[in-house]
Amino acid sequence: MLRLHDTATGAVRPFEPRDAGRVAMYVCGPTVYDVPHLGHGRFVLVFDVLRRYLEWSGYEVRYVSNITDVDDNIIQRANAEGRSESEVALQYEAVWYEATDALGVRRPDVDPHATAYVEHMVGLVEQLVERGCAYETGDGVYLSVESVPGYGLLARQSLDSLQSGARVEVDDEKRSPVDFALWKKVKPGEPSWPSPWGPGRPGWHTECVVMALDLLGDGFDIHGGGQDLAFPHHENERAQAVAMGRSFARHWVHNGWVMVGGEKMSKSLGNFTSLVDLLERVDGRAYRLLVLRSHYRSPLEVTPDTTADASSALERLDNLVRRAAAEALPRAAPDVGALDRFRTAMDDDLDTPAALAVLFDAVRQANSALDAGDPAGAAPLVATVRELAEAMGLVLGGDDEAVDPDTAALVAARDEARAGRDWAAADAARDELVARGWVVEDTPAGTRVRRRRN
RNA sequence: GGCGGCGUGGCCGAGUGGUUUAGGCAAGGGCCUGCAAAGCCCUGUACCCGGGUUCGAUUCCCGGCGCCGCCUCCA
Repeated sequence: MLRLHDTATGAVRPFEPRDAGRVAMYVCGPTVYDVPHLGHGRFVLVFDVLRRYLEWSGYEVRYVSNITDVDDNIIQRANAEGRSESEVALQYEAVWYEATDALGVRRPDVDPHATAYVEHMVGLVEQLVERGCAYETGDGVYLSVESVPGYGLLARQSLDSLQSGARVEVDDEKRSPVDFALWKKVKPGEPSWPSPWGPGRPGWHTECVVMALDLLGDGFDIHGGGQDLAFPHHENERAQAVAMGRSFARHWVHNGWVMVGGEKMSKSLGNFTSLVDLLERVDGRAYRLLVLRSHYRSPLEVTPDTTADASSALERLDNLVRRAAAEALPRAAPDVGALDRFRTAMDDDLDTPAALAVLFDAVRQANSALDAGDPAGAAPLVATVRELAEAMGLVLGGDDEAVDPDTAALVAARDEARAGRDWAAADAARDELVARGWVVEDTPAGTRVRRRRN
């Protein structure tokens, strides 16, 4: 039985889906105005792992994640670069998926775009106004948080303390500083859509309510995102649903941030590393492993040291799978005990570090069995490693880089020299291979090479 | 000011009121190897500080110190 932390209650509690055997989850996606950074990489991995684990556990999962393709930043960039908002959005959406693909993150079942939902959003705002929960001002339409019982649930603060601590600029027309825009009336140089309040565009917090309820229905199971979305974004989504008298997410899941030098990585601090840059130097699987190595709600420090560490650990996993592939092991089912330990760890609020410990234990045992010349003993352990890695989205073994003719010649030369016990020549060939970036290993079948990582 | 989180061995990072250990990376020793690499075995006596509860606390409670975050766009 999976237990998951729920931001709404601040506690880990049993996960009980709306419909038996099925999970409907919504994860807040990116605003596509720039390249994704490491923090984006972490959240897509965290929720990809949750999704995969739910499926591995037997649930049928419907996974929805939006693309915000209209917003201040996109408009600003489009104007600065003299092109249209949709051009900017399309470009960065392509970059987004290229990066998440490289991480091995499965694409959502549905990826709704805000611009395709504007009419729905206008409809929602109209209803909120009719219900007396929203009001029009000179520059837009706002939701009155006073009309929402329990506002502050996700912030885990009372409305009073939120109001007293509010840092938003005072706007005379707003009834409370915490009230937020549902609709923004058009300003010069901005894209707009028609509405009862004149041309304008939707506020950010409205798209996710509309799309989540439309695609997953009332009372869907999981709503996820980075911790910084809990307040105000998710709070405000929930406020709209509550104001409409509709039930919203049953379970709120938020992941911790990526840190750099002890500080939160964020666009506003300007201390972010682009995910695209990282993926040029580091295997996407190593980043997945790095993310898996800490609990999803803890902060995660990403440095050259921690990524190198993860790369080495990944190599250990790859090495076993390669080694096993070369030995033609009998078919075998995974070890039941290990699977149980894995399940226990993951069921405990997705304790992936503990789950990895189970995986690495199986790796060591499999290597031992292989060392002992016991393929029958190794087979179930190798099957376990494959099974668990796959459950967490890690594809092991790696694609062995094709060996070019020069390299093949060096390998052949080394084998010949070794056969003739000409160690000097053999070592010279090895040195040359290493200099060319290969890892050289002698096996009963002769010299084997593979690309060195990092 | 309000609210929340964190402080574990060289590094990363789980976890637990007490018998044997998380796990990974790095390091040292050993086995294997022509030498290596890969792999295996062994080693390091860790839990911010001060009180309290307890037969016993890293693990619960209180206080302190330090760090971080949210209350504004942000994954």
